[in-house]
Amino acid sequence: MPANQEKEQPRRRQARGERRIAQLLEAAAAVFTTTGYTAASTNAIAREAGVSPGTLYQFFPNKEAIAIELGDRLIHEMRETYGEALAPVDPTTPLEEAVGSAVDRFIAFNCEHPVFFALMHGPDIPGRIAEEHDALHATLLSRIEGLLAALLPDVTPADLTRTAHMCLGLYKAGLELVLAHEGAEREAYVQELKNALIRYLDPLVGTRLGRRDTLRTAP
Amino acid sequence: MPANQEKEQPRRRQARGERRIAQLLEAAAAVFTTTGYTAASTNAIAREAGVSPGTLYQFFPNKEAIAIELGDRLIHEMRETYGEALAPVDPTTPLEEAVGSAVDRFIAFNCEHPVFFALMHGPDIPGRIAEEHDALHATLLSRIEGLLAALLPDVTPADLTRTAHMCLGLYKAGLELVLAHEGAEREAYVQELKNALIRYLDPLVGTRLGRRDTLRTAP
DNA sequence: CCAGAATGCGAGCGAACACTCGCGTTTGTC
DNA sequence: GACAAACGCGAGTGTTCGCTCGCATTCTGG
Repeated sequence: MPANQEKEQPRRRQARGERRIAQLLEAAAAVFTTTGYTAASTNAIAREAGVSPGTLYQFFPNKEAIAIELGDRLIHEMRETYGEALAPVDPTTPLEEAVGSAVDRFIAFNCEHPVFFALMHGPDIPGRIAEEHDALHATLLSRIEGLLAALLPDVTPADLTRTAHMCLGLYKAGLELVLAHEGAEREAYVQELKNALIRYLDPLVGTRLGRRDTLRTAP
Repeated sequence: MPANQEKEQPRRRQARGERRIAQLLEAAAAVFTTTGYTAASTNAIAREAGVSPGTLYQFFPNKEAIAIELGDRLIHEMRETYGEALAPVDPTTPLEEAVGSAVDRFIAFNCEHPVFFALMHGPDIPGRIAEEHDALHATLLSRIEGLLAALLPDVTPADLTRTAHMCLGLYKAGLELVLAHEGAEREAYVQELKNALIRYLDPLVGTRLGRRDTLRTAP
């Protein structure tokens, strides 16, 4: 016989419940963004949402589940909205354009969902979120690697992997600076991030036709 | 009359006490490195040092004081050993050399004291450490800015500040990757970090004599 | 309209943790 | 050797926080 029913049959939710869940996740996002995951107390999240602790636990079995659900939704939305940001690129596309559009998309997402950065880069995140982050990280790396492979045909795989890691790391550093500023200054940092990535990669694609001297203005 | 004695007259310590303090700080460094500041329990630190919680509190008034003392010693050693790493540079020095030696020094320090990274970049650090980190950060930024000012005479102050922030951010990103690898792969990441910084800065100093085409190998 | 399920509450439980206290041991000083 | 101070211990204290429980209220299907 079947040892057990579903591990958890999806509880029948009323519309009210769905609203509460959304409300709680929004509150959790706010609290996580300002205080980080571990420092955020479930009571604080419930208070932020204007409900009692008991109500919170009506919808989430524990604190980790809140972060997981939030992370799931964010990653889902990210994949859906920006999944193609790193799609294989026509090798004739200028490097500036490829880097610029990818950076713009990811920066836009992170600016719209600041909790994403807090959840993914906090040192105190629960195991499950870390797994998701690692999965996303790996996905991004392989995408970048594929993209670079098309641009840099004569580079060893190990160098390719390392370069991809560098690109992601440099992006992350730039993202932090971008999120720390606003308005015109933020835009300036976005541009600097693009510059850093382009200049880092440009010498590697130097053998391609028409790619010389893109960095220097003509004399 | 003097309102009070010294806020705290330095307690008379025996040699044994000094040894215990060093031992406790070493244990704290280990625990902070592996678990971060907030997740590290004072009992765990005491256990790691092989003493009782009461003994720990014989020498430190609270958990924060442990991190502060550790941070103080690290920053002191850093200033002493590597304070000149960013000293003003002869403008004729090749950019590669200036960047290379600065990166080498800071990387070496961080590899020798991995707890430094954990303490300074954790999101959960106590206020006092954050202040020290900010002070160090500001010092580094102004040093970098001064160094860049010598290399890039015709750049506005705002751009200079932004560029300095970018350099520090890029360094931090590279440091993380360097610390995440070992042996030959670590060395390769050090080189990539240098490349990224040099290539980022090189176009800005393009007008200087003899600084053209340092990035590309001759045809 | 009514039984049962879903929702909502908030006092309170248990564990973890920073920190203390009383007392015994070691060390420096005269 | 005696006295005081520094050292060392570990059970204990107060608090915070994740989470529960019993009960009241609101919704939904028949």
